[in-house]
Amino acid sequence: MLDLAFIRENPELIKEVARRRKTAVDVAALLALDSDLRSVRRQAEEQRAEQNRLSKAIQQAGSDKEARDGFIQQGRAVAALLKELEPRERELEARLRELWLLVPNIPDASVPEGAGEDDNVEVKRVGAPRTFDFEPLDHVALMRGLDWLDLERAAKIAGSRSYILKGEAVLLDLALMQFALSRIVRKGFTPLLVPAMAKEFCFIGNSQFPRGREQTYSLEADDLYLVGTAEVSITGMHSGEILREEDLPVLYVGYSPCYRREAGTYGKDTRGILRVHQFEKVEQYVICKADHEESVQWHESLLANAEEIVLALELPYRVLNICTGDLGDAKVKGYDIECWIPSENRYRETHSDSYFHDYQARRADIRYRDGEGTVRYVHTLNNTALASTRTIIALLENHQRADGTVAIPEALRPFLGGQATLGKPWR
RNA sequence: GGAGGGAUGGCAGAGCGGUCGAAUGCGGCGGUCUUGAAAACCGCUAGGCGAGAGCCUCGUGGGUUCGAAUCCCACUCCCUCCGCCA
Repeated sequence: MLDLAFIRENPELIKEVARRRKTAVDVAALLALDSDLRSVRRQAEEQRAEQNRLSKAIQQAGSDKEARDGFIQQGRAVAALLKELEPRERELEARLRELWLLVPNIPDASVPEGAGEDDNVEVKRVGAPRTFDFEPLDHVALMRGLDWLDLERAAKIAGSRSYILKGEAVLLDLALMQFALSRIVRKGFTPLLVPAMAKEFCFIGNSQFPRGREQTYSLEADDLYLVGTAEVSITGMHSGEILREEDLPVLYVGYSPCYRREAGTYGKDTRGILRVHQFEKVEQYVICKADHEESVQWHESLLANAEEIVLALELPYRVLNICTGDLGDAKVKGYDIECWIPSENRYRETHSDSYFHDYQARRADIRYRDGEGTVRYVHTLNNTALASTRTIIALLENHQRADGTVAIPEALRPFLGGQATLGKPWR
């Protein structure tokens, strides 16, 4: 969230930003609540001050019963007033917070203007899509031929957008996780295996809630939700803490299963495992000082880390600078990496690299004490290192051979017992 | 699932109706002494709102009371024991 004082002083800027980001927020109502709250709070504070004065007077009255009883009578009156003011104060606070959580972050000047995903700007394109001297298959046909995928029985178990990986596909999946994890760990990131279930505050802190609530699975009996990314759990980790400046930056690489309801995507990407309810992901996460330049540097280096992974997997890709209309509310700026998917003859998103300045830190209350002893909100960033299903699609489709087997890029082989090929010829 | 115990500042830990935003120790910062360092000694050291006076915060939310860290209720989390279990 943004600093309330900043919103108060820049209401027109907030409205403008909301418009550019195609997001609805009632700034006027928010400011009205803010002013009501301040007024009620002032009244309540006056009464509390009076209550404190009377409380001291009662003590000092000692055995002077008459004076004492007089103060107690006054105290009762003050308490009655507060009994009216305080619930109003709490209610206004809650309503204000509700609107406040909907105020989006301010995009960086380098974020392109645009209405939606078609306006994202391609920053670079790396590697040429392969030309096949045979008829390439899509990942579903390929995996079926190899007996690596069972969508029908998965649907029987868990409904649509489920899948069963089978045989060497499972080994490939796990190898990819290990591969990504080990490469990021090598860069000094601390690996984490975090809970895939988290409490509500983690989702609010991360900005998944309140918008996007319907994209999250909830476990109502236990007041928990399934995370759509390890990012949610990692944001929760340091919530409410004041970190030491010398411990920054904190570099994490988290591994977790990811759960997504994909509500409202009926009919979209229905074939295969591109858009599924569950996958695994290795996620990069950075907590750094409240410094724009440093955030930008980390944003670029998280992108570079992800690119190295994609390059090592020998996948053609491009990088997009996400436009205002397509950028998540919490982000200052975001890059997506899209890998080439031969069967679709286009690039599809596999990575998402974001920085937030202190937007998440304010929501999750993550701070640090700087050199002067001042307590500040940290900056947070994250980027995918590798997401299982989409990377499997890209890998299989791009590296398939005419006989239906798949060539394994050299960098991945150590994680597959040195094998250069996966699958038995079947075409 | 059953039975107990607990949650206080960066950490440890006292306080159990008013003089408590809170003893003490450790840690941190500054100083004295010293060629320098250590030791010793002295001082400072929670966060938030507010221009300020002031207000709020002792796990969270309610309640009792003129007044709650302290009493009552609910919830969350942690620990110990029993049961179950990968």
